[in-house]
Amino acid sequence: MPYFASLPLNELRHLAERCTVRRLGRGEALFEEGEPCRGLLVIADGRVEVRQISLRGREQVFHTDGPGAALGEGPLFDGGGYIASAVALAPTQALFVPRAEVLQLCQRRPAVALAMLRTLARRVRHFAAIVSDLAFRPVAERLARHLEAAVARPIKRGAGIELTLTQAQLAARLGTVRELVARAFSQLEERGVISRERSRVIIRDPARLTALARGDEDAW
Amino acid sequence: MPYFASLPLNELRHLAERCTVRRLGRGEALFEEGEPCRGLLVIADGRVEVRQISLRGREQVFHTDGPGAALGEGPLFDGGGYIASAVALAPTQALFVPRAEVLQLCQRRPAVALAMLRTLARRVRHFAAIVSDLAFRPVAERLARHLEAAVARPIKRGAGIELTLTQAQLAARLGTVRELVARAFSQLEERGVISRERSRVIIRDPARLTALARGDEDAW
DNA sequence: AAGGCCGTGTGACCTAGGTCACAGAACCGG
DNA sequence: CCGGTTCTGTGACCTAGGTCACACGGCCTT
Repeated sequence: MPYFASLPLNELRHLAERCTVRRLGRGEALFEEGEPCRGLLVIADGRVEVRQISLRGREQVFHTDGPGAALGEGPLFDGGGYIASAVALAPTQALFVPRAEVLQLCQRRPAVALAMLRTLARRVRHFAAIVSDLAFRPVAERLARHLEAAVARPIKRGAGIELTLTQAQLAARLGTVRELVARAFSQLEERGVISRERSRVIIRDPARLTALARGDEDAW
Repeated sequence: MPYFASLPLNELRHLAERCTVRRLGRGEALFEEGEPCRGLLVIADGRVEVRQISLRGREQVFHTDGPGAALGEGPLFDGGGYIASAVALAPTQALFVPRAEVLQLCQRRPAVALAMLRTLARRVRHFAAIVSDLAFRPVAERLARHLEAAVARPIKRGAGIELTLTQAQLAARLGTVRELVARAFSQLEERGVISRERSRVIIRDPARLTALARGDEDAW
């Protein structure tokens, strides 16, 4: 766990004494948007999706995190309520570290504070990327970006991606609806950028894929 | 300046020796998206707009900051390039603090690290709000939100807002185009939520304004 | 094997958002 | 006070994105 990796044994022991464990089944919520934040949650095992739901019922996924990640640094440090809801995608165990404990630790151990600054910084970057996707890119390009990010580097012709998400889940990540994801897939396929068989996507034209992911509209 | 408010005089002196000053005229860039980040910028005076521009030429403003604010914490801590470009809206002076200096300070003075955690946390919250605006809200509601945020609390009938931005600038903040902002204004006016005279907006129906800002579509 | 429940593909439609063009108002510098 | 630039309002369009409905194919359970 990156935040606490730098700590000596006695600190860790101290910390462990003050943590509690929470176990969640698939679909259960770790916290809900708006709820006050009493501490930091560290995922020990499983997978959690952080997302908002609009009054109209649309869902926007902000990020998903697995073992080692922490959730809720935002509200922890600015004192507000949770920004979004977190639900388990699979059976999950999470450690709860009380707020005061985290704050003291940041005082006492600068390395911890720096580690948190780093992840918060990454989160800012990630959010900025979502904003520019939503503001600037058509959904087919967002899909291209997603595929490009999912494929192993270096990207070469014929490389395959195993889809782990349903189209509905993908849609919530891309900020759109299921049907448009289906059409975007067809579009990429028609133009020869990818091909598909069952839940596997094959990259046919890596150069064009990266161009589209960059937002280069000439690549169509 | 909140980050360094806690520092004793000798630390401040030490810091001051290592800072450099940058002066910018209106429209000049403090940094550009993608550029590597060598330190923290603290606005001493003026006003700076942080934004991205798409290949198609659309602009999305992430935030604007005035005296006392710092820019570039994101790239500073995660080591990447600048996430967006920053341009001066007015003649501006900014202090440049070299990266190593900031990092050492965070190690030495936990209060500095905590202050930065707080502002980074706020930034995350702010970005999340932009994402949900773009993903969920029609532009008239985004405008309602903007007005609601700009008016003095408690919001009462007849309260006035002096518009400091042109509609084009507003559009870039709301993630849309000038014409739609103009129409959104007319829409709010027709429905009796606001009225306008020159660059002044008067709140006619505060309850409805907040309802719209919340995204309650029944309020139309 | 049959029935159910996903997940997927697609056609028909609707609507918000965006583009283009232009006219009038406000504003500014000489 | 004039001539320009900048800002604003609006009508006519176009298009991406979103909704609805429905059919098809798996896959799991009974």
